[in-house]
Amino acid sequence: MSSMKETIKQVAIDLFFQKGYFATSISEIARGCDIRKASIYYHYSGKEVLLLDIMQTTMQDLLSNLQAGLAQAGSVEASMRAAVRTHVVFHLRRQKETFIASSELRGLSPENFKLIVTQRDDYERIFQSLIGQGIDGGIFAGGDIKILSYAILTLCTAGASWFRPEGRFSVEQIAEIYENFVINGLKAAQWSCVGSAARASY
Amino acid sequence: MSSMKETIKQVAIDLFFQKGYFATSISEIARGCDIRKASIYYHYSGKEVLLLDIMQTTMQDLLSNLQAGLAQAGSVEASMRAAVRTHVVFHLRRQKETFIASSELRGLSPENFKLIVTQRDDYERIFQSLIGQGIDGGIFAGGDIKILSYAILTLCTAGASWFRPEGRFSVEQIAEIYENFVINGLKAAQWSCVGSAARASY
DNA sequence: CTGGATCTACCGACCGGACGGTAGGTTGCG
DNA sequence: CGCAACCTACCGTCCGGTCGGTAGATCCAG
Repeated sequence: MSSMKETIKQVAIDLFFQKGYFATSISEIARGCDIRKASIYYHYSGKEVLLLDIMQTTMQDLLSNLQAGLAQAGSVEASMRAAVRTHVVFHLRRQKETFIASSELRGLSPENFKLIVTQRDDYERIFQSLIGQGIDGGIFAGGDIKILSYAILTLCTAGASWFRPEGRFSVEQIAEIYENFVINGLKAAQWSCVGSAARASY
Repeated sequence: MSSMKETIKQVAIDLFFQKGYFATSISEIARGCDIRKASIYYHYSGKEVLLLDIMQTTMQDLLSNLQAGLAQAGSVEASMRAAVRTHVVFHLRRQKETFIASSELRGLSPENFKLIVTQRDDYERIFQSLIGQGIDGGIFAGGDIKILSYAILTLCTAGASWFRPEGRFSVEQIAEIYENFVINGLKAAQWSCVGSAARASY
């Protein structure tokens, strides 16, 4: 890939993160690259293709990052810990891209939307499988696997929405906090919600 | 408030939630209300004012909802449980508005942005105070109060991003799941991250 | 080693259309 | 009548995208 194409991508990431996809114009991106608007179209055939490129790279890297993190883990608990840790670290280290990938899906056409969502679903399924294994093995308390996976993933993903690299805590420290939080949540006993909600008086 | 003004607001909520603030045009909102575009400006002086109105109502209701929920609670733990429960229930019941309020802040001018963020900060401070009381009283394990509050609030807020009213679980059931998850997380012992992260080998 | 052909990376000028917003007229109800 | 609530018609601006063109590097046949 030419260096200008990468520059465009990086500038777009910065601007999409800062102002949002729809609020960012091609002219602005071009200005950030010190070229004219028309030249963008030499490298990218349109605005949405640029967004798609950012998202696809992010999702691919996210998945291979998780696979690499899981490769070394032995037990189910270790796998779950590794999964949460790599997820959080990736989301904080590549904060802008992951934020875009999770908040600008509406900028995609139905076909491209499906492309990204499919990758996201594959990723989620790995977590769901781990949760299921943990419950079956008696390591984790029971509960609805999908609800659990949504809670865990949105919790960790949302870290990228408030994290400031110059803040008091390092990426690794936050990852450790989240790792313990999730594991404790999974191990706790009160996860079953069958019947109890019906008894409660809201 | 005239009924048409409320109609406009409701249609705007639906569209902002569905397509996003910048991707929604005034004409579309007007079409949804069966009036012409110019008539919108009789009720709202501009697009941003409409967004601001939605956000302010949401934030005010969110706060009074929390205060009402806390009024009956006795102990710190009961307060924390009530806070999480009311927060989740509000976010699921008024999913569209809370989603807008937390994802479209970039659509506001600096002054209006500050207005909403101030209300959000006040709200967060209630949670931080409860966490602090719990830690001081030995009910919760230690940890950084702000990080904890961010984690808890983003976790519960994100529920509104995947919740489907027609899904398998009711609002109350999900609220109960989240309530227990948060309390268990706060009570668990491994929250301190001083030193341990430095020892870990990531 | 030279000179035409081709390719890369960019440019200025332009287009149709949609946007937020405005001016001023009309309607109909109390 | 008077005013609230709505309308039609229009404005300037900016958007994503296209077009024809070009400087300069590269290539390759004679």
